[in-house]
Amino acid sequence: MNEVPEILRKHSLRHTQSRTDILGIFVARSNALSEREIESVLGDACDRVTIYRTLTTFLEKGILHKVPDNEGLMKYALCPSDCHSGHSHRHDHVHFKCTQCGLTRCVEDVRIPGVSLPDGYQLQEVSMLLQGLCPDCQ
Amino acid sequence: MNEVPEILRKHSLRHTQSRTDILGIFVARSNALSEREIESVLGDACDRVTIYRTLTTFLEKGILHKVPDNEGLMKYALCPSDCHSGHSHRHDHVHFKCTQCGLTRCVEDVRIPGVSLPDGYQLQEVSMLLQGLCPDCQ
DNA sequence: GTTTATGCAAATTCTTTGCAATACT
DNA sequence: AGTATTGCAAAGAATTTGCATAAAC
Repeated sequence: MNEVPEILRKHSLRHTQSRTDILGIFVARSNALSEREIESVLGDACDRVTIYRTLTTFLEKGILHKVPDNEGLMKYALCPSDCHSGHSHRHDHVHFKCTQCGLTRCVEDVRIPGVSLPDGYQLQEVSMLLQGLCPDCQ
Repeated sequence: MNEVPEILRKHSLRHTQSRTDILGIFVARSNALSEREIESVLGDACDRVTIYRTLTTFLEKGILHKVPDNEGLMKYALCPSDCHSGHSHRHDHVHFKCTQCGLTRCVEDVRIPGVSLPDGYQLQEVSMLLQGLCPDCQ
């Protein structure tokens, strides 16, 4: 059961080699990835520019979402709810970055708790990055 | 009551022009800043490289802390608790980025709520970025 | 007078853009 | 065939490093 072609079809995206490869990486692994990490997996199979453009396309289609990072790097991860169903985005899960192995993963079981802001603030989006040791590195 | 010299002295840092200027900006404003924003304030008064090195120094000394940003940019903000007292860091306040004016500010009144992670995770650090409209842009 | 910080040049890394060639439907 | 995607080259940001000069203590 390979979900990759299905995801591409659902979003009316042409089924190209690069998209298949890149999306395949995200499906296979369950953690957030930077362009650089994708590049190091694909090697010469795909140009760096294509990776950037593909990431942007997937972001626009709602296949991926941005994941905050405490370094200057931009990371991306699959939108779990969106990939399994068609309805609107929910990115209200926390992200955990392991300080040992460096991997950032979506912890989908843990919802971001609500916060109440002072008067005058109008909230649109929330993201939460936790850091520490992951189960594999303990 | 200018706190800048006092902060520098407390951290055994030489009292140079660049450090005074840069720290002055952070004290004057209460929002998070990127190197670029500091550069645009200081103009030619200070070299770009010096700004980067100064930011790094302030980070190491605990005068500044990193603020997550949903763009690829790295931002920095004063550590409020640390600057007013000597004890250990507490960055458990949320950061709010206005999608209109682009400013990121520390909302010190709002503490990051606790989260309970699944077994196997060991938490070391937490950060939370909220986005929406700030009081000034409503 | 030592030690530390700065400025300049230059190198690295990250990301985007233009355009011709190629692959998809 | 017609349109969207890719690759290459090149440009543009962001950030770091080396080394001689200058400033701080």
